[in-house]
Amino acid sequence: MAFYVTTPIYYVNAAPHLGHAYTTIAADVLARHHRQRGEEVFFLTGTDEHGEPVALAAEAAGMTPRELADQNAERFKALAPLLNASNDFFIRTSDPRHVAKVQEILQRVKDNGYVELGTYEGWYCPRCADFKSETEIADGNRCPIHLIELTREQEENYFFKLSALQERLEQLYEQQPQFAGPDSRRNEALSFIRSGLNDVSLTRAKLTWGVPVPWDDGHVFYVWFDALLNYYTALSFARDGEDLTDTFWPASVHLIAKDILKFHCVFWPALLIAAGLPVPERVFVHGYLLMDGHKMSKSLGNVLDPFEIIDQFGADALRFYLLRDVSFGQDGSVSAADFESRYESELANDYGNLASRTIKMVLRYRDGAVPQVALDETIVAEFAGLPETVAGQIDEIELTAALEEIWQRIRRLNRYVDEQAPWQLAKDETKAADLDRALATLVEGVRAVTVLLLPWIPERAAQLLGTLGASDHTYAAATYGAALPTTVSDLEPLFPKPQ
RNA sequence: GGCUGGGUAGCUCAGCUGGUUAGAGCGCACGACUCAUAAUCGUGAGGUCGGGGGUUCGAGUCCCCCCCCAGCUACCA
Repeated sequence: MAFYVTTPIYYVNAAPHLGHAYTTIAADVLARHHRQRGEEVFFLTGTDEHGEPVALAAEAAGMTPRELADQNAERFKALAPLLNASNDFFIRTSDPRHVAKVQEILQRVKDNGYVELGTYEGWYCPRCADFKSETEIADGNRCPIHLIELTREQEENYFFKLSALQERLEQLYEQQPQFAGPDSRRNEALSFIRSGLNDVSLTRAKLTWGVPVPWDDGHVFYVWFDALLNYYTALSFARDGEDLTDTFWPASVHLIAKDILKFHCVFWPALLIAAGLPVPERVFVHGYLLMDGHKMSKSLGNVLDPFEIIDQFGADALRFYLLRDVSFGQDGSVSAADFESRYESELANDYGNLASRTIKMVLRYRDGAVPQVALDETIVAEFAGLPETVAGQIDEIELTAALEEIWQRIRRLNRYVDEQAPWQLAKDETKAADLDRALATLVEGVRAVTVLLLPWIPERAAQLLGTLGASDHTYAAATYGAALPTTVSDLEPLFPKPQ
């Protein structure tokens, strides 16, 4: 089994922020989980470097586009290890190998008859430096933003015949219902398709910072087409001397945020169909992280700084919080106060403290030797099927639901401690067997749950498993009762509280 | 305007194809315990499930109308 997951490639014109971190973390959870299952995984992220905004920003900064791209790409490249993201490659669209592959594929799109020279004519707002569609023009033929009168402008460029693919796209959505998710996003994309597709510009004539059009050296490709193709081109050169395309294409999941839905759910499959290539299995659209119900913005000063959190609490805490607090796929609010509350009550109190109390009891009552006895049937029953349930949820990209499923067992184990009251059993020699069973049941519970948590909190989970001498991190080991540890060693608080 | 979602306890949200007294976490109040990162566990208060009609033996869950919020309505990436 091969599993190929991608993040969008991030546009180098901006600095990395929480939104980038969010998508990368989610993709990493998927990648790590599928590796646990023993699948062959490829996880791709990278940077999108062409296009007018970069060219303009470079000019303003007195540098070449390439210099600017080189400089900013480094900042995104540095983000992944900081988040503990296990990406297998980092693609840059300015890579000559990407450029060559893009030219090859788009040439094929043209050879297949999906490109034609045309004139784009439309109402143009000089202030926006952009054409306006008929539907967004304000009364009096004015720009809806600047309220100035629009002028009629023309530009010659090559068009991608998207309109010719409308039927094929509708078929795709019908035959492959999972193609776009969640359902609300699927509906959105499908209704867009059904409302009628127009041809779109494939090239730009005035710009030079882009992939040159092989059949006309006066044009470069419109940056979106060059960017989308990264998912495909990367496979051909990510590993030296090897072409991974046959192994990993089509991609299993493209993770994106909702602002780029149209490109990924409509243009992208259309382009692949036009090129005669298989379309991805799935595009999953996640929501926005909001602060106080508003989109985060620097000017409002309501930014949750991922770097600050990692610095203070570690990457695991950030990873956990973002996927725990906001139902993955929906918009949701985040805040520093929420973060601290989740960190303390769930990571420190529920989970970290469960590990502490369990280990300390084994040390205190059994000198660190885990009794090798039968596990409590009640807990066995309540853990039955858990790995399968979690895997099923992850297959549906329900990352928050999966985490909740696991967390219910963590709460259950804390309840079990109180039910059994091992400190009472320890006072009575005749209850030794009961104490043995309770301790073994708890240690195994902590272990099993921690194996499941590895994708979310890879660092601390691995640390805890080390303390339990549990070296098997595969998904088979997530089954309760699969590998009762024999000894435990002392553990510093996994998630220490601040101050 | 059209389309797609959403409006459920103080807060954040679960509630699949309609079915017993509407759930969870957090917060709050009270209590229990002491193994543990003063952590944990129990009990309780708190909701006319946006509003109004309708279908049904029965609706948060289906239909109609209305109100409010968000996103999309194409070439900014």
